Amino acid sequence: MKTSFAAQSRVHTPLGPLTLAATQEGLAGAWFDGQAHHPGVLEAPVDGEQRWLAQAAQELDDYFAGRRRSFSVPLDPQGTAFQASVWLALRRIACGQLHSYGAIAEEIGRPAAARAVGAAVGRNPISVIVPCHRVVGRDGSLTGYAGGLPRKEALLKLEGASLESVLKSTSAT
Amino acid sequence: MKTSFAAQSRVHTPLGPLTLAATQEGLAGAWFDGQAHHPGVLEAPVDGEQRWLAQAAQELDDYFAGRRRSFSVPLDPQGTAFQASVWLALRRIACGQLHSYGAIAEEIGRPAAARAVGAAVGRNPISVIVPCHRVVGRDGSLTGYAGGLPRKEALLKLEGASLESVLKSTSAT
DNA sequence: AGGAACAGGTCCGAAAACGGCGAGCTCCGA
DNA sequence: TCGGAGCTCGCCGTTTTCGGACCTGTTCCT
Repeated sequence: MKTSFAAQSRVHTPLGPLTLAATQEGLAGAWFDGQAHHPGVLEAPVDGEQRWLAQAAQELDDYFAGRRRSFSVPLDPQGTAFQASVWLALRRIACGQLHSYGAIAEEIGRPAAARAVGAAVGRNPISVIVPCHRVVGRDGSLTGYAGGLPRKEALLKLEGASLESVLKSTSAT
Repeated sequence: MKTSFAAQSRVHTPLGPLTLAATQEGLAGAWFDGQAHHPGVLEAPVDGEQRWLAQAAQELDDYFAGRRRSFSVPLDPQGTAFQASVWLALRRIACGQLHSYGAIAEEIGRPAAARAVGAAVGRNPISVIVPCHRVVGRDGSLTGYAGGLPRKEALLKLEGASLESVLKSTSAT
């Protein structure tokens, strides 16, 4: 079952172009070209003026320019109840912070579902804005990223999270 | 109840000899030797000069030589109302085209009777001329042919339908 | 008369495969 | 003896695959 969107647009970032999609309710998708789980060609009309698309484009611009560290555009990602709870947890991770998959699992009340969390994180439809890049393995390894590990690393570096905190949390245990 | 014919004859094709049978009204049968549902030995007198038999022989000759892509000899197949509607639907499939059993079922207004259509197609008494070989499974599989699958494949190849359109429909999904 | 067998196709539920994990273990080299 | 790099195995939601059940007209076999 394919969900349909109200509008779509394209924005350009230092990490490559993004395809944005929105419903009437809010931003619903942001995908890098050729990333994993890319929805493919969208039916929705191209309209960069659409309310949420315009706002998202602006905020992304500010984010990559270092003028913004959190997003306020309304989001409306499409997914199962479990995925929704995971994506919601992702949004609570502050810029520059890192969480592990297991930690997310605990937060949503499914302590043993770390692996399922990994799957859900991988399906995050709104790259960058829903910060799935801030989730790493408990031992600090980057493990994976739908847009490619180089982008994940670049995003974390941009946010100043750096691998230091990773090393910290690892050695701190 | 065996229907009796006015005349019968034999013709030779690249796919083997055919037994033809005709009533006063038109061509009534065309069977490959040993095919499924073959009527067996016919009582009708052998008469290759009979009007419809002669025309059919000529048209078959042209067809296998690549000079003809549709038949105009009058037909008079013997069967039930349901079978008649199926065979009529078959005649509407253009040379080189492929339909599925389910599609035929919808065309004759019995969407759920795909399987019954299969049975009726299998009983088609006029091979080649009533193009039962142009019907395949929805997934593109050849499924069956009273004259043997090799003949079905050969006929489709001759018509240029080729398995391309089949592969298309399969991979397109 | 009654029932099984067909040149198919759709639907639904069960079962298995598949991951952006993580804990526990072995094994090997300082 | 300690630390760390690998390996194995259990965890869990989602996706894919697979196997029946049902539908339908006709013929053939009891």
